[in-house]
Amino acid sequence: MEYNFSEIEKKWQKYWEDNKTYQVKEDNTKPKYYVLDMFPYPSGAGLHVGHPLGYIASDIYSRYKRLKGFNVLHPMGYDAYGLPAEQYAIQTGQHPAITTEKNINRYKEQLDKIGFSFDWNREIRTCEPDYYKWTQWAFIQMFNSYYCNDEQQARPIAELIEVFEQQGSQNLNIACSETLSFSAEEWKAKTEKEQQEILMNYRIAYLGDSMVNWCPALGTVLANDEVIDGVSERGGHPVEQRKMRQWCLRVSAYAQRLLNGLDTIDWTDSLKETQKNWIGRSEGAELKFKIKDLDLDFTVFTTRADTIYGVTFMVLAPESDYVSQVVTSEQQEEVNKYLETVKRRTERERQIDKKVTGVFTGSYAINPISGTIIPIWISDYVLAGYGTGAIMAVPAHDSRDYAFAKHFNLPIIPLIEGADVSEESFDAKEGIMINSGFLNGLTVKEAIQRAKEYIAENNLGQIKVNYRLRDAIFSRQRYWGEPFPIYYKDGMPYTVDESDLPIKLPNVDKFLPTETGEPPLGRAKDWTYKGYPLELNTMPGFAGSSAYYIRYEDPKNDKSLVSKETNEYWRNVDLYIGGTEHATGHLIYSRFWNKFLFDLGTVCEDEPFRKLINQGMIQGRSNFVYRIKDTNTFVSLNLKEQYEVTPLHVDVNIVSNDMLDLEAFKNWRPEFKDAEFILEDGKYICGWAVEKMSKSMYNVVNPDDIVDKFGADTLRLYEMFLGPLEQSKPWDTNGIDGVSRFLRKLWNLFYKNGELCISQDEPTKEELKALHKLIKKVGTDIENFSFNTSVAAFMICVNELTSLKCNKKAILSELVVVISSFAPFIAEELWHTLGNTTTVVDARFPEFNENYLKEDNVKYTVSFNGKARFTIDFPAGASKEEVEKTTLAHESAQKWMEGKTPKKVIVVPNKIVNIVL
RNA sequence: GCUCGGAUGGUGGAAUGGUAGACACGCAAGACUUAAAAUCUUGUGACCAUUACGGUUGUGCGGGUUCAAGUCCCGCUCCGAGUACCA
Repeated sequence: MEYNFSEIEKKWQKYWEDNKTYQVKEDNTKPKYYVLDMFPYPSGAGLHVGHPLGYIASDIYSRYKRLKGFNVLHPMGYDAYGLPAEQYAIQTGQHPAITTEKNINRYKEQLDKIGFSFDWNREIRTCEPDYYKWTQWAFIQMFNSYYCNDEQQARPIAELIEVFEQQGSQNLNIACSETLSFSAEEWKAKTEKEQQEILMNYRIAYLGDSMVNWCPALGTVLANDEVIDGVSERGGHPVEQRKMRQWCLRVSAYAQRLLNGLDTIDWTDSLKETQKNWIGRSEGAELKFKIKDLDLDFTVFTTRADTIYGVTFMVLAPESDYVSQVVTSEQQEEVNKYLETVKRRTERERQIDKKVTGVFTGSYAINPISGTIIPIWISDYVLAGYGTGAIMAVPAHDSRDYAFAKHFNLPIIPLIEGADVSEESFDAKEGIMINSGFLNGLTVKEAIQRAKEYIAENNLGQIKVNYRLRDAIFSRQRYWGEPFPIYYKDGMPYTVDESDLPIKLPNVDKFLPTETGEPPLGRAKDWTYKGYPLELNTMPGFAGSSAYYIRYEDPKNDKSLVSKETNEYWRNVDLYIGGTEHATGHLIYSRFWNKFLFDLGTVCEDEPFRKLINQGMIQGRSNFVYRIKDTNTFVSLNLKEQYEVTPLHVDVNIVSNDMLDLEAFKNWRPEFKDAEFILEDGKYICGWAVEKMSKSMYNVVNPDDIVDKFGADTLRLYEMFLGPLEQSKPWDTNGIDGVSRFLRKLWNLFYKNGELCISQDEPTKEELKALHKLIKKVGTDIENFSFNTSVAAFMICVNELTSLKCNKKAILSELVVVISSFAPFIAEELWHTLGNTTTVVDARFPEFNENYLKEDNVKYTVSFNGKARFTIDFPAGASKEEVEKTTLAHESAQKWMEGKTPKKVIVVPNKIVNIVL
C-alpha cells in the first residue's frame, strides 16, 4: 500500500468527529492541563499558512500532555464581534451576523483539515447571546463594585453606601476619578440623582468625562491600544482628542496588582517588560504650588523633587482645568488663540511635528520651598492625562523643559556640580547637588529621598506613586458589539436585572449613526427596558475576549459564568499561545478582568495565564520576475544585469524552488499571454524577498493548497521544522519535500513493496537505541517548545531504523506514539495497522530507558591546548586516571607531544582529554 | 531617545563552556530509466594539498577570562521588535 495521505486524513478526521475523540470532561482521577490558543477573529480572507503556526504548536503540546496522562482541556472558538464585518455591512447591507457566520464556517473547515484536537463541543462565539450574557453580567458586577486601596480588592458598592451614610467620605482610601469630600449628613441630604453621580466616581465600571481618542472616519472612540502612531489600528484613520462622557473600566485601580502579578507568571521577559512599561509605575511626589495674588493652589507631580530649587517656570497642559482659573485678562486673547491652534492639531500632527509652542498665562506661582516667584505657561508638551496635567519645569535637568526655556528665553539654573547646561540639559540622576538650599552636598539619589521627606514633613504635598496605565474606555459608537445591560432613568444609568440577561442586540435598518448623530442602536425599534431607554453604545472588541478562557471551562452553564467546582478543577490556563500584538491590549484587559472576577470569588486563580508563549509571525516570501523595459520579455534572475529591467511580483504559487512555471505564468494574467523569456540553463529563475504576507504581494500561501498537495501531517511538521516557534520567519515552500519524504519513509517501515510487513521478533540493541534516543530527545524538546529539533530527531530515527531494516512491532508501535503529537493522521492510521483497536490518543508516551543508550565503548577526543587531534576508544566507565594514563602512553599522543611533558591534563568524562603543553 | 531581542555555509537553521555547522533545502556526481520525473547512494563552510589516512582557517567587529569561548565578561557595528513629549 502506498502512503495515500488524503484518504487517510479524510478517514480519521471523520472518525474523530463521529466518535467525539477529543471531548473532555472533568476527571478528578487525572491531573488537568489547560492549553489555550488566542481565538481568531474570523476575517473574510480565511486562514493563510501563518495563522495555524501557534495552533499547531499548542496542539502538539496538548497531544503530548494527553499521552503523558493529563486530562487536557484544549478548546477553540471565535472572537466574532469586530469592525470588518460591520464595515462590510455598511457597504453591502448584509447583516454582520451573516458575514460572521459564513467566515466562521470557512475557518472551521480549514482548521479541521489540519487535524487539531480541539474539543469543539466547547466552542464559543462572542457574538452569541448565551455567551455575551456573561460579558454583560460581568459589566453589571463592575458597575456594582468599587476598589478598596487598603485591601487591594474590589468590594460591593453597597458597602460603600453604608460607609457614606455613617461617616461620609472621610478617611477613605478608594480608587476614584476625583477626591470628594462630604459628611454623612451631607450625603443623606442629597437627592437620588446626586448620590448616583457621587457613586459614579467610585464604580469600577463608570461613566466618565474623559479625553478620548475620537476617530471621525470610523465614527467611534478608540482605546489607547487601538491607536497606533496617532491613527486607528483598523483602517489607519486619523484620531483626535475629544472630551466625551463614556463608559470606562477602572483598570488603573489594579495597576499595582497587574505589576506584582507579573512576578508570579511564566512569561517571556520581553513581554513582561512591555507590560511593565505600559503600566508605567513611577515613584515621586505631588507638590502644591500657590498662585500669587489668587486664592488658589495647584498640584504637580514630579519624580525629581530634588530639583525644586531649579524650577524656573510652571507649565499647564492646554486641556487642564487650571487654565481658565489662572489666565489674566491681559493674556486672555493670546491664550485663546493658542488653545485654538492646539485643538486643531491632531494627535498625529503633534507627534510628527514636535516644535516648541506655548503661551504665558499672565499669572505667577510661588515655589513652596525656595519662595521664588515663577511664571505659569501653557504648552502642549504637557499632557492633560498624566499626573495632574501640570508640571514644575526644571530646564537645567529635563530636556523638554530645556527646549522650552531656550525657545522662550526663560532662566536655566544648574543644580548639579560640574553639569554643563550651556548646550543641553543634564538629565542623568547622578552628581552632587549645588544651588539647592538644604539639599546641597547630597548626591542626586539622596536628594530625591530627602526632598520627598521634606515635602511630606512640611505638608507641602505627599509622596505619590503614579501609573501611566489609564482606565479603559469601554463605549463604542458601533452596532456590531455587545449591548450594555444599562438603561437610563432621570438621565442616570441603572443596570438591568440580572434575570433579564442577556439584553440581545436588536435589529436596525442601517448600520450607520442616526441623522441626529446617535450611535446605530438609536435606530432600533423599541430599544427600551421597563419603559426606559437603553444604552445606545456597544462594548468594544476586548469585552468579549477578556474572560473567554473561563467560559470554555463550562460553556453550557446558564446559571453562572462558570460553576465553582468546574473552575476549581480547570483553574487557569497552563499554557497560552498567541502573538505579541496583544501585549498591551488583550493581555492587560484579561488580567484585569480575571483579577476582578477573583475578587468577586467567581474564579479561584488571580492570574489567568500561567505560561505564555508568543509564536513568531510568518512572513511572506515574494517572488519576482524581471521584465525588460518596454517589452513583454522576461529575463532570468542571473542575466538581468545585462538589461534594463523592472521587477514584478509574481504569484508564488506558480513558482517552485524559485523556478517559474512558464505555462502557468502565461495563463496567470492576460497581459502575459504572449510573454517571452530569456532563460538560463533552460530555466527561468525568479528573484525573491521577504515581505509581509499579503494579497498585493502575491505571496499568500493557503494551507488548504498545502494540505491537498502534501497532506496535513506534512504541513504540521513543516511549519514546526521551519525554525524556532518564537522567531519570526518567512514561509518558504521550498524544502517541504524533505518533510514529505520523511513521512513516506516512516510509512515504508511498515510496508515493503506495497505489502504490510511487520515482524513480531524481539528488537535488536541498535533498534532500541535509535528509538530511545528519540524518546529522550522528543520528551525534553516538547517541554522546551523546541519543536524544530524534534522533527529533526524524527528524521534521524527513521533514517536509522530504515538502514537497520527494522520492522519490529515493538519498536514501531512506540515510534508511532512518539510521532503522533506532530503527525496525528499518519500515526493514527499506522497505530490501527499494528492491530490496535483504541485510538492513538489513548496511548501512553513511552518511558525512556537509559540502559538502551549505554555504550560499550566511549570515544574520547584528545586535544592539545584545546585543539582536537584524534580519538581513542575506551571501555564505558573507565576512570579518569586510566583514561589519562592510557592517552599519554598512546602512540599518536607521544608523536604530538614531541617528548614534552604536559603541564596539565584535563579529562572530561565520556568526552575529551585535553593535554596542555 | 529608552527597553528588549538577534547576527553561525548558497538557504532555513543545530550546538548543558568541551570534535562548530545536527536536520533539511539547494547544488554536484553516480545508480535505475529509451528519456524525464520519482527514488536510492555519495559528496558538499572556505582555502591549500590531493600520492596519502592530511594541513590552515572559520560563528558581525575589537579586546578579555579559561586547559578549552558561537556560548561567559568589557567596548563597538549592523539588523529586528516594542515604546515614546509619562515630568
